Amino acid sequence: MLDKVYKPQDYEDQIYQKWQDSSAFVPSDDQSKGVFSIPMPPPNATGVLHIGHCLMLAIQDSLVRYNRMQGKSTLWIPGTDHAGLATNAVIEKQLAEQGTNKYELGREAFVKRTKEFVENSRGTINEQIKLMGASCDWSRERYTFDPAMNQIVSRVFVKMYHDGLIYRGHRIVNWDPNLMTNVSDDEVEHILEKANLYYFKFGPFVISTARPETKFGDKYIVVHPDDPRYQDYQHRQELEVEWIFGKTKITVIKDSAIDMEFGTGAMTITPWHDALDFEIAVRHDLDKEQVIDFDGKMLGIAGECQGMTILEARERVVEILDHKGLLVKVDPNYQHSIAINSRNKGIIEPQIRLQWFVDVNRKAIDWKGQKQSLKEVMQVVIRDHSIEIIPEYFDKTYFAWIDNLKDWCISRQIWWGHQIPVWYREGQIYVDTVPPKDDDKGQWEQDPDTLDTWFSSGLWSWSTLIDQELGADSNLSLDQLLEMSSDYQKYHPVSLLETGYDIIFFWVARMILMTTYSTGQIPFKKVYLHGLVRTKSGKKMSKSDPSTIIDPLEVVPEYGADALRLAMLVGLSPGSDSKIYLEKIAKHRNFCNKLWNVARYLESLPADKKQDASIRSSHDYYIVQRLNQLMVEVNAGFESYNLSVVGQSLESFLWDDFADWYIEASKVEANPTLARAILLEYLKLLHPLAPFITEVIWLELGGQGLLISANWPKTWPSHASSQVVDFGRIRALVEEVRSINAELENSEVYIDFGDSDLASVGLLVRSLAGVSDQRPDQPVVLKSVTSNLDLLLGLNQAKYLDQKLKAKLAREEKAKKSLETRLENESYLDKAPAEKIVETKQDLAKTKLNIDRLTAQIGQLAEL
RNA sequence: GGGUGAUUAGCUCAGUUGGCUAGAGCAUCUCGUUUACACCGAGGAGGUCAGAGGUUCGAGUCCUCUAUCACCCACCA
Repeated sequence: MLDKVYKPQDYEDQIYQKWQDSSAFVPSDDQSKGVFSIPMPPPNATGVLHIGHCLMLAIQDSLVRYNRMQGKSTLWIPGTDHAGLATNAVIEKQLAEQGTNKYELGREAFVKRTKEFVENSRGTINEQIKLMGASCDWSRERYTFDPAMNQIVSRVFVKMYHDGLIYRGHRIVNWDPNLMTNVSDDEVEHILEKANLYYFKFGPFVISTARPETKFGDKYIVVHPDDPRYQDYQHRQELEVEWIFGKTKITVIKDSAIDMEFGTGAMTITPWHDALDFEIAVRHDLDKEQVIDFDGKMLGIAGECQGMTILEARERVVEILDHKGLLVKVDPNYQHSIAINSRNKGIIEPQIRLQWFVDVNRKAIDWKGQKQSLKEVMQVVIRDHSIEIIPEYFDKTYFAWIDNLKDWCISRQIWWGHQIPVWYREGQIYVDTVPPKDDDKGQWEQDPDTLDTWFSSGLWSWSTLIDQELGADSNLSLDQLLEMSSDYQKYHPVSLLETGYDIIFFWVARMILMTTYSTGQIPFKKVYLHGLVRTKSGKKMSKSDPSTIIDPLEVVPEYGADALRLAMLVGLSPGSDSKIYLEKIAKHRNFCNKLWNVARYLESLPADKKQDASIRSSHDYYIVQRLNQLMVEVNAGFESYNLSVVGQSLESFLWDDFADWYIEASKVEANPTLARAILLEYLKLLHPLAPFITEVIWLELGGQGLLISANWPKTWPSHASSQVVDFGRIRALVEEVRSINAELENSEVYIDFGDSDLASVGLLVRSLAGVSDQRPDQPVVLKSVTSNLDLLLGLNQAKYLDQKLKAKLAREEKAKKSLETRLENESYLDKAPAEKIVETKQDLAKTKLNIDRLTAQIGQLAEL
């Protein structure tokens, strides 16, 4: 016997265990009904479950369960990411707290320590993923730092290198002096800040800058070639000017990258520390000098400022120049965008460094018989709909990003990651998945840099499908690996990638890039993008404001994973942000409890003597029809990835149709066998969204096997019978009478069925409507608006109405007028489809009938 | 500076290919605890669908512009 209130924490763990024990998460070998495969976006190995994960898990698990119940061979691979930058930062912070640093520790010890740290906390997130009910195949769990993954990453690097797609060069990069590494353009955020804009005299010019501290080595003045103010100066003309440390020889450079409108239209450049300056310097083959060291301190070029921080040096330079009378003015209200590392919010200091890059423009990929660049392949697979993005409007964002895409800097100066498989010896370079064999004397030195996390993540759709033992074998080529891995053969390209729109560039685009290149296949057929989860007021949940955070680890035990899942899914639309808050979760918890009690009630019913699930009554027929309709809606919702519609339809069926009407009607005329059968069928439909409670009830009511492995239901045969009264009529009459009763004090409407066919369901109507079976002595007679029969009220209750009926009448009159206008319109009769016109006429007739009855009612009452 | 999305009841949202007399839940108001459920049931009130034009027999839905909000992208010193 079930408890009165559903207590999720009593069931969820054991249900999850049952699923796992039954191997339900492992894909079936039978592929006759198709294949569905999806990789889980790997959370950080050291992470903790947050609400964003829950959204992702709710969506993916629902789709996975739906497809599995369809009979498809369904594979959902879980995994975790080594999260290079993030983990690296955690360990460095730990070291700092212990008064040491990674250099003292040494690379080997640092990596070992990090590995141990990750091992210790890796299990946590997996256990938390299980709390949400994720039905992923744990036997295939992957980690981006598995030995096989390491080998695969190296293989791809080597292949790209030999295809000329990876090169090494001095470029200006986004250097983070705090983490002592560079980061990619996509990892940089720009924030607006108010800063001083200084104007300095520079010989005959006036320059403006927000960064005086970079100006020590300035020896070029750049103006626009068309600028009339500077037409007297020639390109490459040399001058001598007074500057920070005395007389300096400078060269005039004319370049059209200069904005004549800005400031004085003249600027000095610092190619080592600014991307635009770097470009100009490259164009004109100018000298580039480093001013700021990689740790953010000033270098020797800064003279007396050497060793100062940027801010100290800035102040000092302004002082010096002011003292010399070269400071013209200061604009304190300058809006200036500064670059910060999106991960740790540290300020980015552009630097020139020797780095590894992926060339996105070199036509080196064979794609459908043509030599294409990575950029072109990335475009073509979306344009020819090989890959479909949901929602579609993200196509535009994607294309815009590719149009502006520059070579991808893939080397990082952190130690926790996939080390670049390149070795150097006396000017020689060796690129392979394994170290050089002739390194007996240890002369070869491996490149110290590691790869951008997204380089390995970009392989995720297929690297997860590679046989782990084969993958770790460095003797096999990439092609052999793919051929010999049966999961890859069966499940790639994966059916779907489900992830957040915030990583469309980082991950989705990089996966397309890396996978098309390395396998010759698209990585996935569809991409479903979800949005951010926000607070009720629409703000981002932030760690700095804990009150705004919904913590799944607190919510799940109290409200249940199902309630949280439903709350996340209902109201969700692809590509849009969604809001989550406790009231919403509680609403769906209430729904779960409703379902629970429906089940409890059906369980308590005495067994049906007839023991068959045949359709007998009006409500039987009605509920079967509604169930069939529900199946159509649910299927359509799943197929169009509209899980919100699925959830809404399912909840309203159970609450409105099944509980409020069908079960209430069954209290008059029961059909327990049918009721149970309907509920079992319903549980299947709801299972993908709310797996736990449906499984619990399924087992309690004696469903066959485990619900997770049940077959998806098909519509029932339901023959319309002329014998039964249409339940819609019953419902309308009941609602009318209830409404009258509610309006009157102590009202008890008596229904005179006369010779109406509704007499056959009189008991049902009276019971549902809660009316009297006592005919009043001196009744006031009201014609029912919804049926052709009399409603009798006691005389003392006849003060009823009139407002009520008159309001109703007004509404009907309005409708009548609108319908009539439409039918009088010749253009309408001319152009509207015939069935629409018939419909309008029927509506008008019905409206007129209602008006007649209402008028009669009002008349009858007026007489009293 | 360029781009994308949003704007429907106090709140959160539905509203398919134009057919609407615009729906649901929460909150609110009235009534109700006879053994599935108060995490409940019944009934009611609440909206000129952001604004202005246009297309159409007909616009919440399609088009144009405007306003507000959100987000993304960009090398203005």
